[in-house]
Amino acid sequence: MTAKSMTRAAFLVLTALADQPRHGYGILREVEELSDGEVQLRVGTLYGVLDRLTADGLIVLDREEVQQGRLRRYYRLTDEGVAALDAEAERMAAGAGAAKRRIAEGRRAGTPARPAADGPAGLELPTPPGLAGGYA
Amino acid sequence: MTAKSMTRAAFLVLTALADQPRHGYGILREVEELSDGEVQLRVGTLYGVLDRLTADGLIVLDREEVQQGRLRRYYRLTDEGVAALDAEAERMAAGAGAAKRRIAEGRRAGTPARPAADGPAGLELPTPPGLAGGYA
DNA sequence: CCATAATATATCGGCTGCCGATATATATCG
DNA sequence: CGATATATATCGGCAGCCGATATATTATGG
Repeated sequence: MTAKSMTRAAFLVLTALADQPRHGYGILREVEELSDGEVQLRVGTLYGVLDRLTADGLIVLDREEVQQGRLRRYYRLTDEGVAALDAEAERMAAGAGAAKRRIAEGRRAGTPARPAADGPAGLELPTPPGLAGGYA
Repeated sequence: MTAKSMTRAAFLVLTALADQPRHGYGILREVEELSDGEVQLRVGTLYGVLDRLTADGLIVLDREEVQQGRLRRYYRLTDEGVAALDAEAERMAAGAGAAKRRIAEGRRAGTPARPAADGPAGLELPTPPGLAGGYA
């Protein structure tokens, strides 16, 4: 049941839609604003993602409006979409935490990134079983 | 300056190497163990990633050993690799946090995810059936 | 008044990157 | 003796991201 991880672009779109329905161009702006300009979703990426997410039932077309002569096509998350986004966020947080923990472990065991060229080069003892760090 | 986000596979490899040098097959096992079997890095993915990370200077060949007739090629993170992993972990945590926050926001503003239709602002075309929901 | 930018949609070709399949070799276990 | 685990590596197919491009309307600035 553990759905496989979604793409980054899909994650960004779902995040942008998490608080309220938005139209394509609005999603683009929202993603950029949300990350303070650091992350940006490209126009060429957007529509393919929108189609895939719709096909997967994670988003649906909410409504269409004509604002000042321009068509706006609003999408919103389905319950499944919310669940998928939530699960992905969980996975990402777990992954980020695991990475941070292990970086700290590595620092403890030889700061200069050099595992201390001690013993005679050649055959080394098998690595001791590390204490589980756990992703989750 | 803001290095662009790395791929998921690259992130997994760097994480596996964060605490100590490991060889290819060991990375594979470590990734799986680390995520409790949920995430797994495929063999066909590994070597390409290893090459790319080496080319990018994020990892280096640490040493080679022959254990029981089998070659083991150990890789380790460079300082740059540690920094890149750390930055990526930060980005992921931020993204995960943003998603979580927004999901909560969406819940606050009308659980059924159905925004109310307004009158004057725009000409609406289709409005798919759904449960009525209060949203301003 | 016209050029440019912003808003808003969408498509397409190229390139990158992930994965399944496959190949090779040794050691161990039943 | 065959299956499994360890350990390396390559290749072709396919999915997905991105730059470029197209189209149309409105707002802004020179």
